[in-house]
Amino acid sequence: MGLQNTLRALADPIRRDILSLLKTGPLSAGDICSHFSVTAAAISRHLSVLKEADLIRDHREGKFIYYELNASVLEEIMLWITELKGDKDDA
Amino acid sequence: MGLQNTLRALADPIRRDILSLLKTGPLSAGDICSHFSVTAAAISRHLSVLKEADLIRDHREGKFIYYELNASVLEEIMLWITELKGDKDDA
DNA sequence: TTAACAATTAACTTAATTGTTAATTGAAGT
DNA sequence: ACTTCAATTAACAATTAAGTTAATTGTTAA
Repeated sequence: MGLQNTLRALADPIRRDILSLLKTGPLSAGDICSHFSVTAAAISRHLSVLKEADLIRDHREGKFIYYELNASVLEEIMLWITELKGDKDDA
Repeated sequence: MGLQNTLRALADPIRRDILSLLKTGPLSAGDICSHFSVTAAAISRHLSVLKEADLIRDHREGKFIYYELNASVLEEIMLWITELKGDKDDA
């Protein structure tokens, strides 16, 4: 958990694109897949990395599993960056 | 260049620690090394990754090479995050 | 229960990253 | 020129990550 997982998850262009897709609302895994040219299995693993970082949440509806963005954890990155840019007085 | 390099560079705890060390001002490679328990060669490569991402700048002074933080590129991440959290209307 | 479909997990391959030690570059002093 | 010290680069071993295909899990409907 934490910053490490979040940054690791964001350090991949496909995963960032997935997050952008989810900006407008939840999508099923299949819907997400259809936007990329890799296999469903590959996307599924990307989704699990994002989920591990708590950047997305999932819930099943019948046959489908829907994913939705959880942008709140990005706050931690904002804080880290702000701190790095900000007060030059504590190490 | 760009967001990809920046996020990749940040996705390593040692590299983030290096940036934090540089918050208070420039340090030589040796100074930086002394804070970690890996070899100088390993740190040198971390530094080159950070430099490639333009997160740090270097300049030589005699035998020493000093590194300093360039936090300005972090702005791009802030923007990306803000956009992701913000306007829910464009994909 | 069987068939069909959505999605994940498993097994495996390949490429990228991280670390080590050894060799190299660059600058300063003798 | 030679030595010494700071730092990087090269070459290699080990780990991690990302992709593929094939098998498995979970759900719905006949």
